[in-house]
Amino acid sequence: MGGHSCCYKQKLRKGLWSPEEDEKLIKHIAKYGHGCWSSVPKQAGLQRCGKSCRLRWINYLRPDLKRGTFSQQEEDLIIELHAVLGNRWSKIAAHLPGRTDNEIKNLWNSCIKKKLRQRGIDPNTHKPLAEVEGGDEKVPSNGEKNSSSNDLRFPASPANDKLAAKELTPSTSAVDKPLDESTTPKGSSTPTKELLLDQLLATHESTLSCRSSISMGCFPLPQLSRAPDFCGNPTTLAALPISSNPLLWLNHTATQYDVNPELNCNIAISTDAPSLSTTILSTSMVLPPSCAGDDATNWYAGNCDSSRRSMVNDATSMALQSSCSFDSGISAWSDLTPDKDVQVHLGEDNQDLKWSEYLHGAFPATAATQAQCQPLYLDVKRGGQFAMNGLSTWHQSPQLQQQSHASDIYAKDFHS
DNA sequence: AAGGCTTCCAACCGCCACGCG
DNA sequence: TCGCGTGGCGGTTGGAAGCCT
Repeated sequence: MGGHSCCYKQKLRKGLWSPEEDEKLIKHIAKYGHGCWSSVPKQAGLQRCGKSCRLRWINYLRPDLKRGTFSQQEEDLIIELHAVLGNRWSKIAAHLPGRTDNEIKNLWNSCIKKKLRQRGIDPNTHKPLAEVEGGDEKVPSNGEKNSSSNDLRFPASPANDKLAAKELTPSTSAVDKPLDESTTPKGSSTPTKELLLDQLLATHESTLSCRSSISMGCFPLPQLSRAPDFCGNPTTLAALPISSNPLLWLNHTATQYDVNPELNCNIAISTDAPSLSTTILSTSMVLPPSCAGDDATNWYAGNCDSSRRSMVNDATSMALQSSCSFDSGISAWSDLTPDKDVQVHLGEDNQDLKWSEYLHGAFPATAATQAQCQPLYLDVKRGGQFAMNGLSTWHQSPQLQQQSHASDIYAKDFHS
């Protein structure tokens, strides 16, 4: 793709991905991780270039994607981040857990821009349209990229162009780092990007989080699943690696919750987990009946919120699953919507649950549990500001708020 | 009902940065 | 230092779906 040698070597498929292709890619990554993307299509048996596979995974198949419509808080945050960062969508996306740069970019171009104009705000400069059109404000001729990069709060300068051109890695991004002195003259009252971002992120932190983003090793779900004695002993999942999927935060400075004393089962919910938009905060747990005392049971948590377009998911769920298999083989995340009835077998009991009952979040366990896996890398967001004082925080949807005690829910689901 | 128009978004393109030999 | 391979990013596009007349 795009001048990459791999694209010229053979006739490669283009265009939309078929479910079969998705399945192949998911299977492959579940088993081996992606490793070198250029080798993925060959190993996975796909007539695609590595770049296309990577894009498909990142933008669509990755299990930690939130999907669904953007909440108002998210939109507000995007607007504010755009005012500071400009069209650096990946940087903006780093502050919106579960959202991709492509998604945000599309939202901006199709929706937010329009809304801002309707409100009389120039989407490029974030200034009133009248002021911009008045001629005082020059709209840069070299396109939106520069116009937004050199946001009004950061006077256009070669240094800023340089900053825009060479953005920093997440850990040392402009978000986390003061601007170069040349961009913020001494004695100037112009706030730094860091300060602006801190302010706006602090504003949003009750509803959205991920103040910084770090890239760290994550593991294929099969490895996630290797939580020893999860059900059999009063241990926690502290050994599990953290995932960017908020529904996978079962470790990391974790707080333990005795979910079901009868099962002697503690669940550790990360207190480092970023807060979530309320659209995805309602969480329930489903544990298969065969969990108790089953040493061989492999556990993993997953999320699949693959709802498309108008579907707003108020009930993204955490599913802690034992080894299971799917009647229909591996389903693409996009197929695993709550209303689809994929049959799920739970271990040897062969108890069937409809997918909608099983809730979002199954990673294909047949492939997953067989795997000897290499780490795969996901962009893992760590929200240091997240404060979760109890499981009730996880139940912000109106429906689940009615269920007064989280433990009741868990207990119920455990027993079920 | 049908054709044209609009909207939305998944995927592609082109470019750049980086690592490695 | 250079060339190559690769990953990542932002801009753009094609087509499916929805809307309008």
